[in-house]
Amino acid sequence: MELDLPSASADPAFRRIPPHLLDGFVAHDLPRGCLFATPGDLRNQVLIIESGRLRVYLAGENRELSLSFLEPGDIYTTHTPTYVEAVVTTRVWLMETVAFARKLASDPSVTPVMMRVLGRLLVNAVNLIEDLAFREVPARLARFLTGMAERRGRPLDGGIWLLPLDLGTEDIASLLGSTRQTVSSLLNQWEREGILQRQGRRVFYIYQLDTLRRLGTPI
Amino acid sequence: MELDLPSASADPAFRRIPPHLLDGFVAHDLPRGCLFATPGDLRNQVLIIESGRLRVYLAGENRELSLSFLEPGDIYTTHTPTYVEAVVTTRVWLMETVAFARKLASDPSVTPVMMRVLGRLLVNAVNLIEDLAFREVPARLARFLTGMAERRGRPLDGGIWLLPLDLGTEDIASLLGSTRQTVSSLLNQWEREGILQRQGRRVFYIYQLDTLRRLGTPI
DNA sequence: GAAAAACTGTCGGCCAGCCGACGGACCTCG
DNA sequence: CGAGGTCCGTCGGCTGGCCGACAGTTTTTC
Repeated sequence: MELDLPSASADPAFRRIPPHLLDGFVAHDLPRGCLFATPGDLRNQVLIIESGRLRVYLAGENRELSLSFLEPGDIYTTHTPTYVEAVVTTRVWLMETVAFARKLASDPSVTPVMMRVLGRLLVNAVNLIEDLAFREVPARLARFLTGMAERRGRPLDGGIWLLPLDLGTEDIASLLGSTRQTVSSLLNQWEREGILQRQGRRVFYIYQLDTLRRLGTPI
Repeated sequence: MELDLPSASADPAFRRIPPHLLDGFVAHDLPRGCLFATPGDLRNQVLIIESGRLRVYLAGENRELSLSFLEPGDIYTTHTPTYVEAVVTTRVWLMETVAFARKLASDPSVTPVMMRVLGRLLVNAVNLIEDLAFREVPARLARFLTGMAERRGRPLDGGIWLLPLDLGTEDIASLLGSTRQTVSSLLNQWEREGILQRQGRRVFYIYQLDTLRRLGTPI
């Protein structure tokens, strides 16, 4: 087995991974559309994304629910009953969980990293449960947009936020547990109301972040 | 600080906890109804239940969603945004997560235990997400009952299953993300149809486990 | 043992939003 | 640059189930 090395031009988020953490991992290139994991898989693996994007999702009969999009620097473990698909060509570093358990035993510095990874996955899962159980789709969408604005957005003059978001309407609907018709309808209504504006599929301008916050927090 | 010891008559599931795992934990007795944790809590703790029962739940405006009922032997960590309430008088063993992190660093044998705990919580959370997103209440209830029958039930003669279940209708509804009216209506319909029978609030007799399995798996 | 509290069963109005369908717009590929 | 593929916008029928209300039953407390 040939041991690959991270390329020097790797994504900064991936380069922040402590080098010793990658010891024992093996690089794999996944073509776009590749279904990397399914719920019935018996092999559990730990994976770290170097480049590209993976979508983790659950499948219903007529639609899918995306739990997350994994990006460079993200760590994930596939023991949950989910599908994992490469949205674009993606390079990941993999280790079977059995081998990873040995790594944990021999290198205690890895433990806090993994506890944080699992903890974050758990918090995200609980937040999604809360959304699905208690919030209607408009509130979910508003919360999603305000959360992304706070994480990825850039404030411009006059209280306007620029939000680069490489997600289509169907992607957003999938993350919220809704349908593209419902999300499309809401986005267009909010555009007509002057709350936001869509520019192509990659950029939102948010004119009324406060209004979105209010929409995300029903009284 | 007085160090308590587990009583000799403790629940077998609790007594299966490795003794060294309890090192550093402190016993607390929580009265019935005690709200032990809320989403805003800044203190994150690891807890192990010796006796009693805790309910972990999310709160909406008009109802609650119970994520789980914790019982003797269960380990939980409160860093997710949930409420934790003592359903009956409950004795738990507690440690702050900061101290627990030091324990993990100094005693690597604890790591696999905690990885399994977090992993199980994650799998349960993902299963609930799948239910909420894709399954209607009858399917959720059927899956709940068949799952509990397989875990806690006892087969009797003639294909009948005895399922001791110390949960009221409202408890079951809360676990499924539904309302007591909906669950009550379904249980009574299934009783009229001869699929099951409720005996008091603590015991189900399941006459048609196959039918329940089918109801839990929509085509 | 009675009163109070808690839980359950039932009913029906109401509505959020899913989903199939269709046409248009945009993007990709050859 | 055109064809094909993919995505988006809109529409409206339909339905699952929430929830307020009320009465009855069971359990708990004193």
